[in-house]
Amino acid sequence: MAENLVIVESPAKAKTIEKFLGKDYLVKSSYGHIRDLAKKEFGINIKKNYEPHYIISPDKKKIVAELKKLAQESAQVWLASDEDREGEAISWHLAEVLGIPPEKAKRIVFHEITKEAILKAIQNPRPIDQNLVNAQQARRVLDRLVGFELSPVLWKKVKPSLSAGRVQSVAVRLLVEREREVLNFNTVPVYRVVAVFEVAGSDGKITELKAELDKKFNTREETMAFLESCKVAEFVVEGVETKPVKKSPSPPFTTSTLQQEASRKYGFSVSQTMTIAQKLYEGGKITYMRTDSVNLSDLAIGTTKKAILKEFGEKYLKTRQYKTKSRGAQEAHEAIRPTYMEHSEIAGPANEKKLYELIWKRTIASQMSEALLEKTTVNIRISNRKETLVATGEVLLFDGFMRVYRESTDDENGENGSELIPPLKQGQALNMESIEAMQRFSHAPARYTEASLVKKLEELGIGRPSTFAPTISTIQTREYVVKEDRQGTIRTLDGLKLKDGKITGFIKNEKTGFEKSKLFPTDIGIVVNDFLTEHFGNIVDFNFTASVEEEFDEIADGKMVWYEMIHRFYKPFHEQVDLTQKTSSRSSGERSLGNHPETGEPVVVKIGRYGPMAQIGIANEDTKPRFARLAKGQLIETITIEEAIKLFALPRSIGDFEDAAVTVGIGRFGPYIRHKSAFYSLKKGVDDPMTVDLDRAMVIIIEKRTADLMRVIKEFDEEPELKVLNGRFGPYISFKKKNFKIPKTTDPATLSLEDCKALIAKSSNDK
DNA sequence: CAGTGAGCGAGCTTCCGCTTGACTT
Repeated sequence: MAENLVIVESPAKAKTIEKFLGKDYLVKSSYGHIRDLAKKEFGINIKKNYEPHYIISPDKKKIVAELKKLAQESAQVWLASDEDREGEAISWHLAEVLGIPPEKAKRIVFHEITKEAILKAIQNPRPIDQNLVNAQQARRVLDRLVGFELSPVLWKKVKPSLSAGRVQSVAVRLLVEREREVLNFNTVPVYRVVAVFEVAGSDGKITELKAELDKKFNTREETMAFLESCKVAEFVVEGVETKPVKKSPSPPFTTSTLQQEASRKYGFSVSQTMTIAQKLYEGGKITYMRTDSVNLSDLAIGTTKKAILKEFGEKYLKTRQYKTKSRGAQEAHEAIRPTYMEHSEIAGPANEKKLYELIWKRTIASQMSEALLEKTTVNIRISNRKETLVATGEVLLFDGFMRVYRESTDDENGENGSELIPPLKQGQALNMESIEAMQRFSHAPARYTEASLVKKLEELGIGRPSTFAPTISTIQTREYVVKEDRQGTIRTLDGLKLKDGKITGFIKNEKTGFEKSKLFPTDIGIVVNDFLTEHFGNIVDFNFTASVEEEFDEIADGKMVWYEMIHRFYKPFHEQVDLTQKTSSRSSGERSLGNHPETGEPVVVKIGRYGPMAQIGIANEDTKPRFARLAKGQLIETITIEEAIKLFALPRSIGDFEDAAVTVGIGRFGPYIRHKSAFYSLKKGVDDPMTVDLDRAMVIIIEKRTADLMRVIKEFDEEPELKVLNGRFGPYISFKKKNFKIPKTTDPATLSLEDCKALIAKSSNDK
C-alpha cells in the first residue's frame, strides 16, 4: 500500500503526476466536485445563516467510497485540486468527507504539470483556506437561490419547465437585444466612389492605382454632379505618407479563444471543439483545455523556443509572457498548448489533427517576432472639388509570426487595403482611367454565433471555461434560442461609371441577410427575457456578476462574512419574487395585429400551450376562434397580419387515395401529409405544403410504406407486439413500445421468439 | 412524434461549476 494518497480533479492529470512521484505515491482523481447542495428546500437553511446542506452527488458515490478507503489506508493525504475558488472547495469537501481536519489537511497546488513544480508543491503544503472556501459557498448558494426562485416564477407566469439563472438569462438577454438591434436597423444606401489611375513606372510598365473618395454621397444626383466635374478635372498627388507598422501575435489559447478560432476557421460548434480538445488532452497531446490563463510554463517557452530556432531561425524568435486580461480570471492552469512542442502534427482523426495543428501554430506564433509592414497612404487632389481621393497600401517587409499563424476575425466583409502602391511623387499628375460609384448599404451589427457569444460573456466576466459550452447548449435545449442558417435575399445596387469622358449607369446584385449558424432568439426566449428585465432587472443586468464577484473577492480576503453578503442580496430579491408572484399577470407576449380584412374578426399572435400561435376571432357562445402555429423563422414581434392569415390555409385537403382523404399540414416537426390517421413527412426543400398535389402525395405514402417494411427484420404471429427492427443504431427489439438491445455477436435474423423474450428479461434484470 | 389552444387539477420542472463516460431507437 502506498504511503501517500494524492487527490487531483482530473484522471488524466492523475496519470501524468503519478509518473513523476514514484512508488510511494498513489495519485487518484475526484472527478471534479464530489458534493453539491441537496435539491430539497434549496439545500439551504435560509433561517440558519443560509447553512448549506450538501449531499454526495449520486454519480460520485462510488469514487467517494473508494477514496475514503484509500485515505484510511494511507499515512498522508495530499489534496491537490486546482488553485482557485472551486478547487479550494473541492479540497474542503474531500477533507470533510474523508474525515481530515482542515487544519491538518495537506493542501498543495501547482500551475503546471512538471516534475519540478509538483515536487516543489509537495514540499510546501498549507492548510485549507477557509475564506476561499466560503467565497465558493457564497457563489454556490447565490446561484441556487437565483435559479430556484426565479425559475418557478416563470413556470407560473410564462410556461412550465422554463429556467432562469445568473448566467443563462444574461446570455439570452444579449441575443434578444442584438436581434432587436438587427430588426430595427435602418439601412441606408450611400454611393461609394473609387477611382482607378494608370501610373507609368520608370521601366514604362503601367500599374493600376485604386483610390477611394473620402466622402460618400447620399443621392444619385450628388454622385452624378461629382462625376460630371471629374470629366474635366485634373488629378494630382498631394502627399505620400509611408509609415512602418508592427503586428504582434495573439497570446496562446484559452478555452474561449480556442472556441472562437475553431469556429471561425473550421466552423466547429463550441461543444464540438471541447469534445475534440478533451480527446487530445486525454491522449496526453495538449495541456488542460478548460482554462482562462494565457500563461506558458518556463519549460513550454523553452521547448517552443527550440522549435522556432530549428524551423525558422533566430530572426523569428521573440519569447514573451502574456498577461490575462479577461475579467474574473482565476488562472489555475496554463494556457492551452501542445504537451510536446517538437510535435508539429499528430496522428489521429481529421478533426483532432486540425485542432492540434491550430493549437501548435498559435503557441509557436505567440513566441515569434512581430510582423513588419509598411503602410502607405496617398492623397490625390481633384482640381475642381474639395474632396480628396485616398489610396492605401500595405507591404509586408517581414512576415514574423504570420509565417505560421494568422488570427481570423468575426467580421466577414473585412476589406483590407493590401494592394501594392507604385512609387509616386508629390505634385505628380495622374492619368485617370475610370471612376466608379457604387451603392453600398450600411449593415446592422452581426448576430452572434455560439463562439462570439462566448467571447462576449467572457468579456462581461460571466460564466467560466467549464461552463461556456454547457450554457450555450442549455439556452438551446430550453428553446430560448435556435442555431440556424437564413437564406437571405438579393438586393439590387445602383452603379455609375465614368470612363472615356462618358458616364454610364449599371446595376449589381448583392446577397443580403444571409446567415450561417447564427443564434436567433425564439418567441419564448423573447417573452422570458422581457419578463425578467421588467421584474428582475438587477439580476439580468450585465454588471450583476461583476459586482457580486467583487464581494466574493472580499469574502476570499476575509473582509466579509459570506452569509451576511448573501443575506443582503437575498432579502430584497426574495421580496421582489413574492411581489411578482402576487401582482404580475401572465405573460404570453400577446400582440394584436388588427382585424381580418374580410370577416372583421380580431387577429392576435401569442404564446399558447404548445408554443407561438396565431388566433382569429374570440371565444364566446356563438363563435369559436381558429388557431394556427407560427411557422419556423416567424416571430410574434415581427409577423404581419397577412403572414398570419396565410397560416390558416393549412391544413388543406388535396383529394382521396384508397377511399380516404389526404390532407396536408404543418406540425411541430414540419410539413406532413395525413392519410388514414398516419403521418408522412414532406421532403425538406423538395415539397411545398402549399402546392403539393395528390400524385406527389401518393408517391410519398408508398415510399414510406416500403421503407417501413424494410425496417422489420422479424415478426411473430404469436406475439404481434414483439418485433425485431432495424433502427438508427442498428437492429433492436421492440416490445410494448419499449426498446431492447441485441448483443453485437448475435445475428438478428436468427432470433426466435424465445431468444427475444430472454433478451428482454435479461435487460429488465440489469435495471 | 405531427391533430390541440381549458383553468376538476397530481406531481414534476429549475441554478452554476468542477469532472468524465454512458449510450441512445
